[in-house]
Amino acid sequence: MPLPFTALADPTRRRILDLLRRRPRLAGEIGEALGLSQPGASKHLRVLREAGLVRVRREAQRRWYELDPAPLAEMDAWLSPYRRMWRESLDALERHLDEGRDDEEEP
Amino acid sequence: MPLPFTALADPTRRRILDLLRRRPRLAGEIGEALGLSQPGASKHLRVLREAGLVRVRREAQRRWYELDPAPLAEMDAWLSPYRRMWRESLDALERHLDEGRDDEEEP
DNA sequence: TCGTTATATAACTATCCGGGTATATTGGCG
DNA sequence: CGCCAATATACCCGGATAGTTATATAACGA
Repeated sequence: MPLPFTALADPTRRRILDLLRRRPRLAGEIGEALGLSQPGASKHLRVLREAGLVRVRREAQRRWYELDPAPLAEMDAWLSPYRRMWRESLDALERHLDEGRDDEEEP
Repeated sequence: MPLPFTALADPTRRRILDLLRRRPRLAGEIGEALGLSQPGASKHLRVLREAGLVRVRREAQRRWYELDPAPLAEMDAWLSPYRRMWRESLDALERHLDEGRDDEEEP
């Protein structure tokens, strides 16, 4: 039962989650979107499943994979004490650049 | 040049960062605190260094390691679109629990 | 200079991991 | 029942990786 940190160490699995963020998808659809072999996709999905990051819904032979973001809260909790720190650095940098700009986020 | 995700996949390296969050530490001090062999600690510190997560300050034979939280912002940025999602789930759960506790009007 | 301290690197090993091919499983359809 | 579609699993391989022991580097102190 790997923790989210280890499951998300692989960039392909992060891309899978990014795909599922929009809507549930079929296993084959995911593999195709990322240019994976069929067993390759299946194995990555298994890791995400065992990490609790995705749920599966069966429909005949098909498998609908959908995101479960709950385990990401663990990463976020680990990260939270640091967040204050880099914000401080960034604020200092911004002050130093004496140029007021708003940051960009949320694609 | 491993990204923070891969550097932090290892729990020992997360513990190292947690140690450095309080204050800079000597390499030997870190290894001792975590029960690592001396080369073991040194190699983990190298990975964190190459990921940009720690900086080193030389003082004679000693090496003071200090945290640089900047690369964690990358993880945080990846995480941010998901944060909204699990918050929604938790909020929904809370609402459900509140309704169940207070009165019974909506199943 | 010599020895000691603190840390890094080298070399070796066992293990894990991601990717690929081949095969098994399951369900729908004729 | 036989065939196809969708997915999972088994097995193999090459490369990364964590851990250990041995050695190198660098700086201090006597």
